[in-house]
Amino acid sequence: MSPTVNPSSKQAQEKAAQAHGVDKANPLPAYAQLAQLLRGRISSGEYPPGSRLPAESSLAQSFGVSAMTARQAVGVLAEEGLVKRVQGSGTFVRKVGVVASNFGLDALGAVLANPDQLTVRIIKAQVQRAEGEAQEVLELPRGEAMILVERVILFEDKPFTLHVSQTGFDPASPTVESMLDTAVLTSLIFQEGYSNFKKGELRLLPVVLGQREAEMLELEPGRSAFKLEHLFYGFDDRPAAFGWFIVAPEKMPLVSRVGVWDE
Amino acid sequence: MSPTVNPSSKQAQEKAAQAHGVDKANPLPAYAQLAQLLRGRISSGEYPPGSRLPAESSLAQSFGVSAMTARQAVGVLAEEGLVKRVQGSGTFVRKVGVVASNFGLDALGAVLANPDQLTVRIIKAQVQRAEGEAQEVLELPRGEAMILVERVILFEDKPFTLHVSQTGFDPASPTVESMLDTAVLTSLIFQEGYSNFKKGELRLLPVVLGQREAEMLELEPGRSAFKLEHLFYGFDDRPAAFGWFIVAPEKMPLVSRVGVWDE
DNA sequence: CAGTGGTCTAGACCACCCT
DNA sequence: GGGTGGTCTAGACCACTGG
Repeated sequence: MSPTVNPSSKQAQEKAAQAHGVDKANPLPAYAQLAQLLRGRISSGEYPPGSRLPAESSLAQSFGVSAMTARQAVGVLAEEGLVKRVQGSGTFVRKVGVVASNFGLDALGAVLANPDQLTVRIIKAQVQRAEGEAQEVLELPRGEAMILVERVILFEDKPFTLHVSQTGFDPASPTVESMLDTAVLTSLIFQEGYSNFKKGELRLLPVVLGQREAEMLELEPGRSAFKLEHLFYGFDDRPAAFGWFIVAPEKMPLVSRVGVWDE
Repeated sequence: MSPTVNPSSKQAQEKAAQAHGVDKANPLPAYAQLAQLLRGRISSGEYPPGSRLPAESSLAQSFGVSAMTARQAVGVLAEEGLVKRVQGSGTFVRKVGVVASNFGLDALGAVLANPDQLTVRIIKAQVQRAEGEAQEVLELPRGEAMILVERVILFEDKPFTLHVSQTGFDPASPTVESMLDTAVLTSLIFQEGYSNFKKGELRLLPVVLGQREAEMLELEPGRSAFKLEHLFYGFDDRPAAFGWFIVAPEKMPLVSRVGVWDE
């Protein structure tokens, strides 16, 4: 007898499912269990790279779940880039490929997630005439007033990144004062609070540290670092803020894993 | 007009919703239509950053689709990082955030997708004793034989990237000969064909070009470039191939968009 | 407690691919 | 034509959140 006295209505065909691996008593959702099981078969070579997975309907029947659940399980692997769905043909195991990888800025976020250990040192905050790259990308008339702010963000009292930002000087816009606010920085990094921006574009570049930058970050001039450019647009779809972060690669490791990493 | 006797407090919204509702004659799937519609409301400020979206069940009713379809639509926006689901609470519009972004190597893939216009120039291919970083990450005994291959990949007859790779010298392994094969390179980049590797780890770094590297790539020494390190593991879970690509940032732009980019 | 997202079922029809 | 993934429905129960 089953010790479970759950008055739930349907538990008819659970036995077949349990025999094949999906355990409904397991708190892990069925689709995740099935995904892990498939991952194991790929990892072990049972489903070698390039081979076709059983059809979703077949998986559903084999493991005693509905087609939607099986589909969801395959969807997990597809999102991981482990398999590739081809309509009308099947789902195929991918090989390890470099282009499958994505580099995220989680490391940056992880550090900045501790506002207690962050200090912001304003290096420069001034109004100046628009010129050069900033004037161009912000679509400002040449010579128009523009705000420039340079800050060094310290993490645990050690320089972490140098942030340079430039915005047009429009007294009617809340951007002006907010650019001087340190809070806007962390809220820019995360997706919290309220935003003056509708969208943004980021560009990652390698740079060689100049004398001045190196000093502010307490690094050796001439060595390489990441430059993370950002251009944000307001809700009127006009460019509103342009700038960049300079970060040493040790502070912001960009790693990516591809293929089967079971553990 | 049919008399609506629904005593709901959101009548106005619902009518507007059905007016711009989901068109089943449209070849675009219903979930995509709904996602686009929600995207527009976020973009226009109707659902400002930080606000809560209508419940999925409410969306389903308003637009005359099933709950699963509405859920799928919200899922699209969630995957785009535009909204954030919070169980038991609701789905909230995110603000534009830097950490939401991911940098992909699509540009690299796009170039290498044309094998006709690719030439591979072998610079160096030799057996040498394992030492230094390669000996370490490949977990080889010090002094063990190791294969080193250096190639310059040319795209449209102009240097595109320098690739250095190192593998242990195991005559029983197919890796030995395949490392000298140019085909393995493109198959390593994409997820095509068969793979000797189970998984891989990639690391993106900024570097300063040395004299020799710069010459091979026909660039100025001392300028910055990307270094894409890779470490691949065989199906026995042991590190099998270590190396890196050197690419100029112009050849491999790493851009990322966050927020609402309707167009 | 009521409302929300998270999961799941057992069907269904379609567009597409391959033989 | 038969199999595959892609989409969709109309329900259901659960875990979690908040007042």
